[in-house]
Amino acid sequence: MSVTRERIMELAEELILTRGYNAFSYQDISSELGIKNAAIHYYFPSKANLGTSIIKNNGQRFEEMVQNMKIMKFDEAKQLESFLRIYAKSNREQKICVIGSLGPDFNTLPEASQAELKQMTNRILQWLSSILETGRNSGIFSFKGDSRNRALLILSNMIASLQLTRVLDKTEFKGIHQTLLDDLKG
Amino acid sequence: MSVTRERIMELAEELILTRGYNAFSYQDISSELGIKNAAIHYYFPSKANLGTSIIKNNGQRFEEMVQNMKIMKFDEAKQLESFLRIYAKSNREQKICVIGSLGPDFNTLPEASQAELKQMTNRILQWLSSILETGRNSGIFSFKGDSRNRALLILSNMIASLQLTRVLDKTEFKGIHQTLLDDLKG
DNA sequence: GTCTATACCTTGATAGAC
DNA sequence: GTCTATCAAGGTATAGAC
Repeated sequence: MSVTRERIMELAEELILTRGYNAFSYQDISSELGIKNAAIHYYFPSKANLGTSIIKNNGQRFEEMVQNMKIMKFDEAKQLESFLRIYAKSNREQKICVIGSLGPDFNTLPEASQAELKQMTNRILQWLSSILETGRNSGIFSFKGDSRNRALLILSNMIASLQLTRVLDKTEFKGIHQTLLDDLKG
Repeated sequence: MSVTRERIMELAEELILTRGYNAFSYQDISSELGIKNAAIHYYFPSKANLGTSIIKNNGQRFEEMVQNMKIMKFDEAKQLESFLRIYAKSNREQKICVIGSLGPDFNTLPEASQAELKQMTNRILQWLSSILETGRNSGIFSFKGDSRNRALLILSNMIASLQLTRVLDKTEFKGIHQTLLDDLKG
């Protein structure tokens, strides 16, 4: 995979997470790379293709993380912590997450991107539900209701707190994050 | 205030809540109204102005709701319920909320819109914190931690659950909503 | 006071040069 | 295989007609 291609993906992802899908253009990327906007079309024939590739890439990175945690034999608390750390990092970098950026724009996305985003979101929720369920059974977590709803609540909190700290103050994220963890202690 | 002006605001708000700020144009509105796009500029000289007006309008509707609940002497449980009902309605109409739509686009918004959105969000959080605090003191609610963080969690859940049900399924909203209320019962 | 004709710029994308 | 010249469509906004 060429270096140019990788840099395009990096930049495009950064633009999506800081300014949104409909606010960035091929020219934003090409001018940064010192090439013409049309050069991007060689690597990614359409914006739809570029967007979908970025979602796919994100999904893969999530799967890798899950695999790594399995190999390292992390318990459920540690797995959740690692997952939440992704969002803490995004917060420091003033980025929101892929779901939180593309979710609001969902109706304007090409079909392939919609499908990819749906799949990734479901995978994350499936994984999160499962560690919550297992963690509760082994006494690590304490919460009411079924684990799918709890996973939805936690994911919601992560998605929107990144968005809120953009409108409010970066430091508010920590309070949300901590309260959420305290709740799970029962 | 002219009828055309009101219809423009209605349509613009709907477009923002279904497609996002950077995905709608003056032409989307004008073609729906059967006039030329430039006619909108008579009522709203710039898109920045239109966007800011819509946020302002939303903030005013929130203040009116708060005032009404005061007059009706709603207790804290009823006030919270009314507030959450706004989001349930949005969910039925396949809309997200103003904060959830404009938050992700924050960095691309004109300064006046940013300021207005900040102010509105802070007002909502201030109000929500206060009814949570009062409600806990009078034994209606039960939760851990300080009320500001709890308000942030609840607002996060509402914002992101609307976005998530766009990616996932409309019915998932109800689970989130109910779990959140059950949690507050202690 | 209300709206149209029109300008000017940026967008995503194609065809073809090197 | 990699990139440039160029295009048609659509964006916001201004000047001025009714």
